[in-house]
Amino acid sequence: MSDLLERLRGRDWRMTAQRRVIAEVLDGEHVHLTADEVLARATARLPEISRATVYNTLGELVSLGEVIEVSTGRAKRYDPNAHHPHQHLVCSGCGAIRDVHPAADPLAALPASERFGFTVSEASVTYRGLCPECAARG
Amino acid sequence: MSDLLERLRGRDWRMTAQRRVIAEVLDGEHVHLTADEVLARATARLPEISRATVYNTLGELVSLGEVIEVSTGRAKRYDPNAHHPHQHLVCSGCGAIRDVHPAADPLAALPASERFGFTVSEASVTYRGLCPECAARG
DNA sequence: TCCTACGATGGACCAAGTCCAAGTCAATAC
DNA sequence: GTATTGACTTGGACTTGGTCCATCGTAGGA
Repeated sequence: MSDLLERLRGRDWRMTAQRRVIAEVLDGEHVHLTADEVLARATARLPEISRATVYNTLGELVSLGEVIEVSTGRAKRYDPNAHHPHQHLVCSGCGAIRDVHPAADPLAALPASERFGFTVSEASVTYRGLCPECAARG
Repeated sequence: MSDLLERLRGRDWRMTAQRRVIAEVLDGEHVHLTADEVLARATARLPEISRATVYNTLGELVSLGEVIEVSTGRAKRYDPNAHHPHQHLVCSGCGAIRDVHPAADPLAALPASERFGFTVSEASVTYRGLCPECAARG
């Protein structure tokens, strides 16, 4: 069953058919959908759902901390795997995305002298390269 | 004088008034302009310059490796400081950007077991937090 | 079951970026 | 200095990704 949906039940989040469908679409381990992809999949289950609702709900899930916003290309992608920290590896050829786990916390690599008085709270790393298929294809 | 312009002379790059102006606008140490900002500044010096030219030229500078594309927010920003590797620290309040230098090479932090057969060539890190002014403002 | 405030709708709107056919001009050759 | 030509520039239409807003619908409490 939907982990995300489960967690949302625990909060005082008004549950509607639309929100349920969006949460279901987003559920899983290696999901990195764009808003348009979410809309397409949600529409398959609930044809009257509107684009604005998808954007609203995604925005809300992001501010609840249940979903992470990833911008690797043109459109933002939404990653429901928010409960365990990770980074992203992106293929420059086909755009495929994998969740990866660096050996060291990237935040720790930034010395105080390089923080310029900022209160630094987050570091996001995007690794880029070619996936095996794209590398083979030349 | 313009470092960037200097380097471009060395290549067989057809020099036009438009390209010169764009290169001059982009020159400097901590420059992170959007395409629109580049257009605005270029227009001040060369009123007839067109938007398409700015985009074309920026794209070309990026593929020549003379300028780095940074996407920290809505619009892409262009950073001419391409000759020394660095990462970016962004204020979540006001959007200010600083070049920063982590202690360790971020690429080295990704173990082979987390590369999934990819040929990884690049790692870009975005640190986020509040700058002193935004932190003070609450 | 009724109320009401919160959520959903869709269509207009906006910002960033791309594309294209036609005109212009930098660099080379003479 | 002039002619040539292919690369560069132009502006306006178009696309994509996203936001806004007035209105309607409905989840959930009394």
